[in-house]
Amino acid sequence: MDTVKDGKAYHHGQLREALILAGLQLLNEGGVAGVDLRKVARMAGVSHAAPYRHFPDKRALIAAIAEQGFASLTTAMRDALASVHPTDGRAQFRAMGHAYIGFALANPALMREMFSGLTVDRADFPSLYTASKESFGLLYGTIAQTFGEPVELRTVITFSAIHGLALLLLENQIPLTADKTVDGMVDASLDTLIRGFGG
Amino acid sequence: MDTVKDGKAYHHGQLREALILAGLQLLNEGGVAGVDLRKVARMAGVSHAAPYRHFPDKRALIAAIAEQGFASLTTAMRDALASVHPTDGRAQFRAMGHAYIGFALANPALMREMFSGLTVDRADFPSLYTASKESFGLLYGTIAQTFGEPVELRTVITFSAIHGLALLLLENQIPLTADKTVDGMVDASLDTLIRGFGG
DNA sequence: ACTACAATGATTACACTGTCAACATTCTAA
DNA sequence: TTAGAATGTTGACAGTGTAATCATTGTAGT
Repeated sequence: MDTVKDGKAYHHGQLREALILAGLQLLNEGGVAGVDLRKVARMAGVSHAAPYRHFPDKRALIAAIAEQGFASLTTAMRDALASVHPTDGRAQFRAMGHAYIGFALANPALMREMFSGLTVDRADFPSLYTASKESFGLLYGTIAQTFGEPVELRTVITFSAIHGLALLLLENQIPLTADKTVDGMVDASLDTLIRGFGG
Repeated sequence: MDTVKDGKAYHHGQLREALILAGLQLLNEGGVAGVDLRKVARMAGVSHAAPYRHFPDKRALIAAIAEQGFASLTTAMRDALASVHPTDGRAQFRAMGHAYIGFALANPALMREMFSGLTVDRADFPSLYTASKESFGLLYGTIAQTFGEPVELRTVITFSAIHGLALLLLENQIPLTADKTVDGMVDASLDTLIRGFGG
């Protein structure tokens, strides 16, 4: 069950990171319900109250995990961008959509937490909101270069379409068949938007 | 704090409905975290173990509340449909989108629970999945009549776009300004889809 | 109308979890 | 070198979900 720190120094050294990692593992295994502060502490090799030196409460730990998730999502989208020709705007547009969906399907529980209301009051976790905006910025750049104004609006529309598809897939609300695959629906959705943007 | 049953008959009569109602109230007030089984029981004027005669566990009560939510959502969309001219397909299309977003903004916590993973294993709550499909069916009908094939795919695309916009709005992830209103974005999104569908 | 049984509700109890207060240890800056 | 800040531990408490057992009421079949 341990995750980090098998030595027994009184001070852990990087307990905060270890807690986030352990929490992420529990999240992946059993969803939010599986994230148990005391278990997280145990996995990090530390007493059950130690986490309170790094997070004011459980929600703050979840927020830190979610922030990590947004960073991973941004990385995934950046990698996708880098894998297509830098002047092919439509290819970049598609690559980001697929990367977003791919991330969601690969990290369902994490994805849920990232959009579980933690950013509603932005002052609660300022860095979380900042992290969440980075992936938005990536898409914004591609749309600006490929489709033009109104960039902001088109970015919101695209983000919504992909995000909604991702979440409905996570809900198992979209029946998949041989001719209705995830990739097919992503392509169809993005193509509809491209056409709708007049592109 | 009471919600129902001030008389003190041993048998409540419609405890199940009372519990759902009380749970919904707590959900609206304090989100999922505010839904406390014992408090729900107290609100219904019943002992803290009585709910277990109607729901195997807390999750099942939440599912029942969510099911009620899907019914309300369907009603809202049906009402919206009835409020526009029955032969104006695009108007129906728009009306349903606005109704969906309106419902989400009016019932944020409920909306979250409706899409909190309860339908992932459909066998867990069969009637919940059924209820969730009704609103989908409404949109399907409108799209079939207005835009034609591929109907199923276009319904998924539209549903995703609207659902994603709704959830991102609930997350406070979409900054609103004087010229970027909710209704404006809904219209822009739907117009993009209409154009993308070749309509 | 009577009676067994099903349905529903109450009491009691338990384990788990988040959180706080008080105390211990270690690190660091003056 | 040492005082105070950081960090970690121990112990305790209240709240919550849930199971076991018992109590009451409704109802179907005679």
